[in-house]
Amino acid sequence: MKQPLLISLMGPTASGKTDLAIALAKETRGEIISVDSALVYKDMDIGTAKPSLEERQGVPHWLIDIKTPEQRYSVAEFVKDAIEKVNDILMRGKVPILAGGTMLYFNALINGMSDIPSSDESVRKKVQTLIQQDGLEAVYEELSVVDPDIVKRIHPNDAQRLSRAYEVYLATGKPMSFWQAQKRPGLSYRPMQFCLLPEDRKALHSRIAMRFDGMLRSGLIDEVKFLLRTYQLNPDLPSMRSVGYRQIYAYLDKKDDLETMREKAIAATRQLAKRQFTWLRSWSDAHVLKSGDGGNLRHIVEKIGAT
RNA sequence: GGAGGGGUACCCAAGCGGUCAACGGGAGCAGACUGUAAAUCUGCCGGCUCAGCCUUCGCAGGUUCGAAUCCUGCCCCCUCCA
Repeated sequence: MKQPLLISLMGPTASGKTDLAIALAKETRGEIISVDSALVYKDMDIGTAKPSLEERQGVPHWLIDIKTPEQRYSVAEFVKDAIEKVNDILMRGKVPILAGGTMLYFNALINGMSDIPSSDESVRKKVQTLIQQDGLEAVYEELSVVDPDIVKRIHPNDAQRLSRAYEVYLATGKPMSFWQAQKRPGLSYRPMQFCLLPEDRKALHSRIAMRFDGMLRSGLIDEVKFLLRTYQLNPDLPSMRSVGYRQIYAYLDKKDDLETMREKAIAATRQLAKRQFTWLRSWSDAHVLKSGDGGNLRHIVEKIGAT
């Protein structure tokens, strides 16, 4: 079977992925599949730097606005949705362009992941209660007995991973390490991969700050107020934990003043970008593009033309 | 002009004669990462020819075996009185 053209474009936040992806889609009659854990939320537009309807004009975008901020989304759901979308686009003779910055999603989609039962609200609650009553150490102890292998790979302070591992055990009766041992493949075709890497960290940082100030001017605070009165939200929801929203939530909750909120939000964005860099640096099979380079579109087109 | 309070590493901030290159937090840097991932967690974080050495706690002197910590003078900052 011939390997169909499939492109992926990854990069840290504020690197210019969105624009490049759209330009590329226009060039190749492509359709964009968003690989972004925050763009999935409806009504979260300004803070996620979601491309506007005008920008998306003429270029189909997928996996955007598919959840309400009250809902949760997961890597596994993403993988399933994305594969479906890729096949659908290919079937129609178009070029799927996977674009975004959620590296875990890319990783699971391209390299596959284990078929682990999904998390269950009631079990999670049970574990949370245990942690509150007996402390995280209790979970750690329990896990050391039932799943010594996973404990070796999770730091005792990592509440999130510890509780997930324990949840899986409680829900299935089998240890997390058992499930992780079997891996299920992801996408059946390898995409041609590109990664936008800003070389100048300082410049990226100032771009991040300017972008956030722009978001504030565009009414980000009002957007959050709207979300709060429209949905049943709390700070622990994934949507409200995302960069910018979390800080504004605290600000509206009178936990921080305006300037503190601004600084925290910008810092959180820088830190997000840093974590994305860490993924990207160890990502061996992508063509690296310098962000801010006007010739990127041409580079990509040449590269894909060559195959 | 008078009375208090304060100046500590990039920022905030503890220390108040030795155990202090200096608690803690933030920022920054590096890393991890399998259904929360824009999340969660870890390490480093004055300099160096790095198990040792050098330069730091507003500035300049002094006391002391020894000071960020005590004394003197000076310079800034804040509050109150005038």
